[in-house]
Amino acid sequence: MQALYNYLTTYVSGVISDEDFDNIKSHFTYKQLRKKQFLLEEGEICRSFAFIVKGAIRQYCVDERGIEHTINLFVENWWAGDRESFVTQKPSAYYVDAWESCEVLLITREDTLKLCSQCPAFNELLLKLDERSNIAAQKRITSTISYNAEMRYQEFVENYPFFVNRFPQHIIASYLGITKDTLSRIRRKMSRK
Amino acid sequence: MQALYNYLTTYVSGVISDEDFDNIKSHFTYKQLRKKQFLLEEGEICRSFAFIVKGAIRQYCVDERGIEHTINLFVENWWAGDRESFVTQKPSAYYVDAWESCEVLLITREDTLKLCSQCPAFNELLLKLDERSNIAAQKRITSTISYNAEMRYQEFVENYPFFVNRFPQHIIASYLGITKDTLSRIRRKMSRK
DNA sequence: CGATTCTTTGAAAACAGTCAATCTGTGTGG
DNA sequence: CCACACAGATTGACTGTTTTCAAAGAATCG
Repeated sequence: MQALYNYLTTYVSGVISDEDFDNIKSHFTYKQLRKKQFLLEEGEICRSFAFIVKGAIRQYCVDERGIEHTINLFVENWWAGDRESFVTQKPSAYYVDAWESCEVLLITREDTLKLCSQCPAFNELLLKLDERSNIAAQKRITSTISYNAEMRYQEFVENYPFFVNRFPQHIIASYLGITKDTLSRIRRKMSRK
Repeated sequence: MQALYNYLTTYVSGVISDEDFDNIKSHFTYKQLRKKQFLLEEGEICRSFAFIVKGAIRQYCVDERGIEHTINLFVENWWAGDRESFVTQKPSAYYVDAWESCEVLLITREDTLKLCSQCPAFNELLLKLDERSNIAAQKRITSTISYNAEMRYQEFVENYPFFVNRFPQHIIASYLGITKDTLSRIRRKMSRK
């Protein structure tokens, strides 16, 4: 829970009282995930969101041809889950699983809303989180519709260097919307320069 | 302001008192935009977000070759602006302009935060807005990285039929990350079926 | 060491972009 | 009312990029 406390203090403007943190704390449950274990499978409802204390998590969907498309990558101090299903409480179109073995803190949708109304600090956290998530999504959309594969990969390496050695190339390729073969060729081309 | 009131009541769970709405109202300023008029230009800080009472607005960036890439399209009862610059109050990388002549209600970042802490209903609105925006962005990312141009266009027509006759094809093409020529060929191919 | 997963590579095919020309519809000013 | 400009849409020929598929080569792990 120390990780959550540290996280909160860096993202919330005011001080967080002991009572507040005790309250927040009480709504989270600790869970360990083995490598490849699912946090969420397609068709399930995303009951809980996961704050990642340790590990790496991937969100992806599978198309009609069986090809996986990586929607999001998450590491320590990020939140993993399917926002859409979490908010609507309807079946998800995505899988979320542990790429590395993980330690996470889970909170349900209900408890999120409860905490939001009880605790201004938590409310502030959620607002900031959503804002940051929106900004990141907008940047990714801009990159995806504006640039070719090579430029997108370059930008990815600059913005998310910590992902590059943590996920294999075929996953990064699917995050960028290209095939592993194309990414391999792009890397060869770039290394020749 | 009636449009704003109607909008609030559909997105907020509780009733909105007259005092609350008077307070909210007082932080918005009415503005008319001529067709092609800029709400925001690249390099400027997005001081205000715009609630659209009437009209259609486009957010786009321009790459080093001078090509425009449409990031977002907005119509009545949506919010227009550059979220990133609005939140960070740093210079924007985007243009936001009126595609049709518009009537909008503007609110500054400062007033947004003020209202948020003063008025739970407004706070709830912002949270829901950010949630919805995140969901829409996630869907768009999924579509862009998973499907080819034809499928993306089909999905676009299904999800946003009201955009199809309101923006010209070359703008819809740039929203989808393809050229107007390709979109024209896709449409011909689809109409033959 | 064997199994598994990840990466690289080549050749052909599919897909999308480029550029220039033409066509269409709309509206404006003379 | 016509002529014209203007913005948008279409098309063809060509180029460039990315995918596909299959095979082989590396790296990792129990």
